[in-house]
Amino acid sequence: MDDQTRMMTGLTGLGGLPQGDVGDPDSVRKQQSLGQPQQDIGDILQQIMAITDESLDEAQARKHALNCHRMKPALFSVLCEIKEKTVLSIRGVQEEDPPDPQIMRLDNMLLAEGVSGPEKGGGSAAAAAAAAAAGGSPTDSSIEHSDYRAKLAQIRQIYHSELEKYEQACSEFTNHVMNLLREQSRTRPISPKEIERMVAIIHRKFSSIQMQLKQSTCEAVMILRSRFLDARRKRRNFNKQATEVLNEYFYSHLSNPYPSEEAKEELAKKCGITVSQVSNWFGNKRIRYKKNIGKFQEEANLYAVKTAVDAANVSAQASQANSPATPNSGGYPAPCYTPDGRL
DNA sequence: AGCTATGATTGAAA
DNA sequence: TTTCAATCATAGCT
Repeated sequence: MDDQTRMMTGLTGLGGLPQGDVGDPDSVRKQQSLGQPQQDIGDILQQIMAITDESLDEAQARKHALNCHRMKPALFSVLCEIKEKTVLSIRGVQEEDPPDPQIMRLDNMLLAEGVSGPEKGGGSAAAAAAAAAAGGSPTDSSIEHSDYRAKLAQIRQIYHSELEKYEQACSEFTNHVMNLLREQSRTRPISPKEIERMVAIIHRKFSSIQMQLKQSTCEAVMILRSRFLDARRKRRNFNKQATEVLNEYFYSHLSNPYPSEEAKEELAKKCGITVSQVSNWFGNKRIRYKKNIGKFQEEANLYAVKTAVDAANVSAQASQANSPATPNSGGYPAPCYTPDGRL
């Protein structure tokens, strides 16, 4: 800088124009007519270089004077061009970064969990689905359901308010920087492209903050979800009446203990449990029965007698001869039992 | 505390 | 998708 200054001073042989002259068209015209464009540019450059050595007031005045100089636009655009070709071409490499896959993942998850996206719909749908999968007695699941939904709504609210804050801060900061750069672009070579680039840099910085927000929101949802899933583990045994209904169906359909979808729905309704719980129960029952028929024989006999008695009652009431209640043909082996219900 | 019963989950198979 | 088989984790009993 010192060398440059000295060099330019040497070239022009001038220490700078009097302030009043710089912006004065007349003096410029005078100089122009003298045929000293080289010296003119040298002057300006020299003044720019020397500006930092001046007092604040002087520098301000000089700045203003230079801004009004007729050579300014031309010089400015040349400097912009030079800058564009040197500094910016290096940075140009990381231009146009593709949407962060991490952010996309987080976005998708937040959307799926109903944190982002449509206001109530997604959230309650997700919670409902989770609750449906959870099962449990209707009261339990609805309690957990509303609990889950409330917590999720809380997370959603925090997330949105934080996101709003973030967006506000981002746009405020961007505006601030843009204004600053625009302001500065009057005195130093800043091209609109460079401003754009700066905005992109700011947005990238802010997007990392956004990612943190999204990440911690995801974590919160995951924790909530795992707690919710843990709660599902805290099972309750089905009540006696429900177990009875299920066992009755099972043992009276021992030859083919695979209730149809409709039958499952009906059983679910009767027992006050979900269809998937009915499916679970039958899945467990089939496998456990098959594994140890002996253990279940007593139970089987009990229900066989029970259904036989029921059937008898029904047929007596209808005064009609109905088909036997236990169609044990194929499927799972039926227990052997005597009419008195013993082996 | 230890044991069994039982509802739920998971991964493979059909 | 449904079912099977193994397994988990808790309930509930002794």
